[in-house]
Amino acid sequence: MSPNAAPGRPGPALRAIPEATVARLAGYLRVLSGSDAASASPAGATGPESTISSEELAALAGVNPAKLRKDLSYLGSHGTRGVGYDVATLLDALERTLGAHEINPVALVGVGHLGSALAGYAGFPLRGFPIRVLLDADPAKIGSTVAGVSVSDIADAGPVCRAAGVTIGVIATPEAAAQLVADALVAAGVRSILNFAPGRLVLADDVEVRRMDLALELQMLAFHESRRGGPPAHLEAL
Amino acid sequence: MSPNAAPGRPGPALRAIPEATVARLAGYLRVLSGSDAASASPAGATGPESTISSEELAALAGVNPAKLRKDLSYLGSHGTRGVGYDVATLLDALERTLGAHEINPVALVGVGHLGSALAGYAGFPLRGFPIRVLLDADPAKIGSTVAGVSVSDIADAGPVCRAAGVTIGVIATPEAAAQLVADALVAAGVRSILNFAPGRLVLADDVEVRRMDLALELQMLAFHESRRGGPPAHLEAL
DNA sequence: ACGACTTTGTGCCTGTGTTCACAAGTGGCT
DNA sequence: AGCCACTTGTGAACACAGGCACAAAGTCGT
Repeated sequence: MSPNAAPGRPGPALRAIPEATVARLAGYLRVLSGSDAASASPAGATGPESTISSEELAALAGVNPAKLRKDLSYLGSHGTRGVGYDVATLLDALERTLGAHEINPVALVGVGHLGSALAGYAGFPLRGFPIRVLLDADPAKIGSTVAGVSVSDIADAGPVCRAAGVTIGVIATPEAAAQLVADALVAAGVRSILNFAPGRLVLADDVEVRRMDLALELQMLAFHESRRGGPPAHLEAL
Repeated sequence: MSPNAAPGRPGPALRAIPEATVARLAGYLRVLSGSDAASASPAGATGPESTISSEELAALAGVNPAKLRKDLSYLGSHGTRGVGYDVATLLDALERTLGAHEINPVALVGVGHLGSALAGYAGFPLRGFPIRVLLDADPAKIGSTVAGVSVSDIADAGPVCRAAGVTIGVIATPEAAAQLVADALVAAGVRSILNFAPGRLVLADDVEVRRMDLALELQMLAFHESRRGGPPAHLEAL
């Protein structure tokens, strides 16, 4: 069986985008929506016709130009040969493909230090991910308001998430609670989870989980650190 | 030129471990050090001779047994055929390879909401990454104490980091400050950086940077969400 | 002491992602 | 109008990670 398209519908021209490419596409989207492309216009007239070449965008995103072009080719997006990509068109294609043109309400579980910090992070709502639901198991926290959202009981996850139209869940609980919370989120209809708790979640295959394991990242840094040859150049000289 | 070993020394038997393998090795280390392997002993006597088979450990870590064996083979570690891996030996080999047997002091820059939450996270010191230095640019924060560590001026990064023997830096500042902070850390001798700020850091090639881009991860989830066929199963049924 | 069973270590193959290099298409200039 | 410079899109080679399957090696039972 070919690994293309979903079983249900043939899919028009969606050539199964590789995971690594999706990650970079999100990066391109940020770069483009951040700096509003005032580059190509020669006289300084920032007309609506601003374009960007694969080389320019690749430099901004820190990737290989060829890779960038191949990534964009997955969108079926057409740049203009000899000119580059029309920024507005490209932005639209990226947003459409990434699902960034619509709002994705988020439920955040675990209103501890990390959870509160995440709830207050302005970057989320700005990028289309407003945190509409806060959940916790601690009775002392339930009912309180954090970052303008009142904290609900995790036991009420189902109705609360459904009412808010939540599609994405973020787990910021201690490790011990993560699996239970994940199960509760899935039961509430959430099928995409961003997990800050260490450890591995076992969930149904159609649930998309992404891990943010802080200690694991540090350990990878430590590995490279310990590999640089033992003696750290400047440090141990002291 | 072969991409093996550092230019200086030939390296004894270090077969350039792939990045993906390192990430999994860290996972094995956590699984092993978490559950103290009370498995193989039949009568319940948790003697010092406890072993674990690749199949058991693979199940715990959620990976393929063959992949696990291949990963462990990079350590040059010897399991015993017909028996499995001696847990103590394996733990030692993992810690040695990952640099986890020694303490890696960490400097954290940006004592905002996220930075404070990270500073208070107990998982870091427990896994060998004590946050010994806190840095910020805000005069109102400099001098205050967070999680038992007093906040220093980012301008003093050099001497403070050197005095504490910091090898790893964590950036938890707004995006605008991230590049400047990263430069300051590198100038202070830090060559491994964990970056929570969105955007790309441009640094010398010998500086190892790992990104923790929250919005990017959410966007990848949104992508998959928008791909599941438009109508979310349970949700829109309401 | 020998054979059967268990489990590691690894060679090979497959699929995926990255890079190169070039043909094709477009706009601008003369 | 025709040519030239420029840039995209993509085919093909390459590198890398993943997974199977089997031989080597060691233990346990008889």
